[in-house]
Amino acid sequence: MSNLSPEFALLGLLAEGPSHGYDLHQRLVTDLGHVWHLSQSQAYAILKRLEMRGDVKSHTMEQEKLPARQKLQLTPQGRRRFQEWLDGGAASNARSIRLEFLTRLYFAQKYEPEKVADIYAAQFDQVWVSIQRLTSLLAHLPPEQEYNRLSLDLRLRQMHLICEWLDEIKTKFQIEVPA
Amino acid sequence: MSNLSPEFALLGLLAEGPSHGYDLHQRLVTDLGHVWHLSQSQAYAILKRLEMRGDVKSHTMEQEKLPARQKLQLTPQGRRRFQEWLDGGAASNARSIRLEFLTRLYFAQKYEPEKVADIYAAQFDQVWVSIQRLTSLLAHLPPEQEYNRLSLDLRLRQMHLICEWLDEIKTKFQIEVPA
DNA sequence: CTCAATATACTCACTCGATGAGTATATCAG
DNA sequence: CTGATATACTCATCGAGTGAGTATATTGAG
Repeated sequence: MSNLSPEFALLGLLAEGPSHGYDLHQRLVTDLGHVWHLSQSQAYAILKRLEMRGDVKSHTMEQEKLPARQKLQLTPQGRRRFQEWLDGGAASNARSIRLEFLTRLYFAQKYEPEKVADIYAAQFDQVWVSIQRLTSLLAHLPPEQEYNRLSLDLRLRQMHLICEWLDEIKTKFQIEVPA
Repeated sequence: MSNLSPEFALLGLLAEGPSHGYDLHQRLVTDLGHVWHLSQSQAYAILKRLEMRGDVKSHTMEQEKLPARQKLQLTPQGRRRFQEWLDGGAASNARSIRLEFLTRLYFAQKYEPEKVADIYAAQFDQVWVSIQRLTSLLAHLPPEQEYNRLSLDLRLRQMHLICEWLDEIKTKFQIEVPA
């Protein structure tokens, strides 16, 4: 379930309209290149998998001059998967929050700005759950486990840091959080 | 080069003396289970790869009752690789600092406590390099790249956080840092 | 004008990370 | 005596990620 590849980012770009591998990769790199690091070959690999799953279908387009393109478009199933991902569960560790939450925010802002507040709230809640989990783990950790303690301690601090970061995002995006 | 598997942790445990897969996995889980998350099958897979590389050699030991063990021991090459890793370059992103730096610290403390200060210093320097790199990237980022900015911004803050964390480690471990 | 760099467009082979289930026996506690 | 837990390892499969290769077109600098 946990998704640490830009699979849904690619689906999201396709949700804007049909396109092809080269272009999708380019757009992902320019818009979210410091979020996801995606090589061209990896982009093609993911798209191929999406096609095999039935989230995308392809159609060869010959061109006069340059090499043929595989025009890709979302299937209804693919669109549904993307929607479910966008509305669905928030990430729970530092890295995947950076990747997934920012990606959700990007697409929500683009396609359904009214959902931004919900996505934000879900992520904030999830961070609190993580903080509680880590705090409890730390509390029950035998004192001799020094390195495990240091690791958990850093993870907990990262979660607190993310709280601050989310708070500034709230301001920047003028998100109204419901009570 | 970048190592995000507990490959060297396993080599390190073997540096203490010959052992076998089941035991190595157990020890890694108890000592560093909140640093690395390693399934049993993944442990065996890594050990197999180390054997194929020639870092480890194995030797079947029949037992009276329980299933046979593959007794594993470091080859001179394996020992050299571990040493090079221990003395070598420090990690440069949040996750791999947590994983690799803590692992280096663990083994340095165990086998060569006099090296702890060097490892610490190398990591601290590397964090500063990362801070500079991220700061520069942020400074040159076109203003419209909102999501890339947020991502870099979080990464930069994480590096500052790691500085504080390292500072407390310095105190806890009573590390004397050379000028 | 020409030649090299860059852009368009995609493919392939390979290694490594990760999960989950399976196999088989031994011991121990209720 | 029976079922959970411990010992010890295997296998199949998937997905992440790299690096190189292929082939043509356009652009720009000397």
